[in-house]
Amino acid sequence: MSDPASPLSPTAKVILGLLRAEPMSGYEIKQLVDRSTRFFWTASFGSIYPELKRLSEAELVAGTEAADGDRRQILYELTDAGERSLTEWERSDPAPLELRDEALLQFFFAAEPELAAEAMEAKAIDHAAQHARLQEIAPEAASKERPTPLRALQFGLDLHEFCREWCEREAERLRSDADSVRSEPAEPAEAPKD
Amino acid sequence: MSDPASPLSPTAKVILGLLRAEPMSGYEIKQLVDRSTRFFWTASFGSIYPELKRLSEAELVAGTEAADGDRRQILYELTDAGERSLTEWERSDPAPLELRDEALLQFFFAAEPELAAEAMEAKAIDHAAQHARLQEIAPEAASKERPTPLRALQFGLDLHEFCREWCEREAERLRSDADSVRSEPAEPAEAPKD
DNA sequence: AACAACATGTAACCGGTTACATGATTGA
DNA sequence: TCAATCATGTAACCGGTTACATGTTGTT
Repeated sequence: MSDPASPLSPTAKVILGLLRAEPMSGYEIKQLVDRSTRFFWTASFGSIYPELKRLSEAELVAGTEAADGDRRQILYELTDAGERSLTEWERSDPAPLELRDEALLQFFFAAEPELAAEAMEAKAIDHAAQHARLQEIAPEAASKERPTPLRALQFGLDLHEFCREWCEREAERLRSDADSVRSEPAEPAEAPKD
Repeated sequence: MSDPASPLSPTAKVILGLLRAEPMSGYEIKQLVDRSTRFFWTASFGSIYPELKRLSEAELVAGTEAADGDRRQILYELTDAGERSLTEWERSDPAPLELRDEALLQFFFAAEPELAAEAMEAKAIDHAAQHARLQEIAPEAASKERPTPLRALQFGLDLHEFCREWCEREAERLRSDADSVRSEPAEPAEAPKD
């Protein structure tokens, strides 16, 4: 009902995408996001449950109470309209990549090489940590029938490795520059001015 | 006044950082953000002006109406408390890198190799475009006394080049896989089943 | 008995963008 | 004189997170 093609919210995109594979509850969606798209597309309970209700009202998904012997839960499945909406989004131009990189901002503003090196080292540690978390979920991605979840994960692994190496090289460069500055013009009394 | 060390908002971080170099108006801050930190740290007028007011009330910046022969504008400068607050943030652990990558989500969900390849191609185009925008602002970054703005820009250039190449390779792989599938088992009548 | 995990949902808050409103100045 | 740019600011909206509230089920 309502308006036929209001644009999908960020959370709607990941919900519909995951539901195409199989019906799921909100709780399962959250768990799956955390083990799959999390590193480039997050979603919290506080966004998933209300969005499921909206999608249900828009009839892009249909929820049925699964009151089997199991716990109470609502299993949502994609409707035909939901499938069409998902496909339409998939064929549309993607929004440009967005970054929010606090370590890089600290680096940008660093007043001394020492601080710049520290920012790069902190950033390298973050990339290493994110790489490790991706490694953990690799087995699950590899078990899927479709290849793209694993390839997306591989992109993440390669990306974080690239970033980690860049930052480590930069930190080393800054450290060695600082060393040579410290040892060369020891007495700046009559040091050459360039 | 108020509480002595409430954490800085994202917009506050970039404002204080930029003001350390020289006093500026909100308008100039916005322009400078667009020509420097934009690719990893955005800020809009709607966030800058209110934040300047808050920072002013917290006495981390001090604004003076510059009513010279010029246009009316408010020049903000960093106070000592602002400088301390900025330095404290710079030495703190950075928040992890955050990504929101719609093209990768489309790729992740792609039902066919054709769609996956299209997603990678769209992503490659985005990275090329962002790379080109960074190239444009390179001269300004190179003119700064401190080296880190140019190095941060170089990180951006290298990052987008890495991503563009990754996506192009992936798209080519998907296209050539599709070709071999199309030409090999032409008549699937008695084709070998694995 | 108590705790972890399952499961749904809401409320308060945060912090951003876009669009709007206003008006001065500069240059074509 | 008309448009672009300079310059500040607000309001409406969007969409997220965190914390809270509630209750069940399975495990130790």
